Amino acid sequence: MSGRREEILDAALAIADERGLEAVSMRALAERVGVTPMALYRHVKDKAALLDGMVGRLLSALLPTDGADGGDGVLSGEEPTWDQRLDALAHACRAVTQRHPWAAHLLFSRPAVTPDAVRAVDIIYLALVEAGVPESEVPRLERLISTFVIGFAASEASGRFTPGALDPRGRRGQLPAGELPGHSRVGRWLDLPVDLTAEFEADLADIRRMVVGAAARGGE
Amino acid sequence: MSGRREEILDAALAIADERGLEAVSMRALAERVGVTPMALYRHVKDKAALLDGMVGRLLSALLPTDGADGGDGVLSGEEPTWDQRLDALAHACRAVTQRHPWAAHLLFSRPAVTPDAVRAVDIIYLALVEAGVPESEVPRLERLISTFVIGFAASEASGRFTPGALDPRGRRGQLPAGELPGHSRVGRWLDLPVDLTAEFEADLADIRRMVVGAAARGGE
DNA sequence: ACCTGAACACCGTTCAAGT
DNA sequence: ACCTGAACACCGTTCAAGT
Repeated sequence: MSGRREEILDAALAIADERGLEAVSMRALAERVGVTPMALYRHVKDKAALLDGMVGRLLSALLPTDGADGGDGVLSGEEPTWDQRLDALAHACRAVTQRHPWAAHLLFSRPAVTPDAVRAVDIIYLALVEAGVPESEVPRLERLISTFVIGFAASEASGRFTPGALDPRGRRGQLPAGELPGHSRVGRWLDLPVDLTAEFEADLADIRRMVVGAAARGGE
Repeated sequence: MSGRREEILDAALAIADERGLEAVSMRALAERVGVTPMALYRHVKDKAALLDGMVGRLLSALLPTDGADGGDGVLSGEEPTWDQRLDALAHACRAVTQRHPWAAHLLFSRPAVTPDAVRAVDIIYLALVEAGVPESEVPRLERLISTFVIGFAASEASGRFTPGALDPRGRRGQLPAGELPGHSRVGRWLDLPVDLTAEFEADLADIRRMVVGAAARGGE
């Protein structure tokens, strides 16, 4: 209802995609929608509410569509297992922040209280219960997993994982090797380009093992 | 050298601590320092560079001070083990963002290329090597661990972990229970207040187990 | 070297007024 | 209901000028 609001939010998304989040001003948005800046306040309480609305719109794209494949290509001939559903959600999250890098930060700052965000949490709860995690541990593990997944997405989107993009020799150029024994030990592995898709997969595998471990330990 | 720059950065930290990050403007900072806004540009290239300088200043507080206890109270009678050093760094990171909630976000956005940031990464590298993690896996696990720790800190600082602060019934009030089978299953555990200190400890224990597992699996 | 004053091109938001 | 115009109190930054 009131498609006007969605129209405004989508215009804001478009500006952010094209020119970055800081280009999203009430004035620029108003111009794009073809209206005076003040008219926006009919449909959006605040600039903060505008940002909330923008992430809300993205989150709805993150959820598995009803009766479809869960978001990562596992067709629904058979029911996906708990780890497939977890993976699907994680990949959907990363896909969103790859398409909209500016959004990664907002996922951390804006509390996840929209209905779609709650639904995403619910999917993780169910997956963990099905994995055999004791119910008392489920909320903690949900927070751990979502924190890591959103953190990975935000790190990738902000370039935190690839500081070498600016300077090929990367980080350790600035300090004498003697002060960095860890870097010396790891040595050549630091010079390889990082395949973040493979790394994300390996991370999710580690998290899967962690969930299985928590289930195996049971109550204690 | 040029203590003037540090003086300016510290004034910026003070403003952020007192009135939030968005109160840190070149004009407000100039006034606090007792100078015209333009004078700041002698000591700081940009507003972006100012923010970088602010996190840089915080990061130096995060590192174990030379010859001291590693940051979390383990006295240096005996050398701390790898997991104690990891824990110390994690707790130091959380302590920083608890003292300076506005900083959590910057830790994600500003690439960690300052000497102090590199030193922190080096500590993690060394700890992982000592834990027996294969060297090819060390950089990935460092990124996984730092992503989680910074993510936890940022989530806590931004209130992502406590949406119930606004509405005691929290998140699921908005949706019919039938649509949230996961929440129903977990049930009463959702109504308890969250002890984030205990949760952080439990999370670090899980991460420790993950590191041990990676070491045990070895090359493959 | 270090600082200033004036100016430019922006912001979010309030408020009274229009239809 | 929905939109407008003018205004307020801000921004970051450039540029020429001062000492």
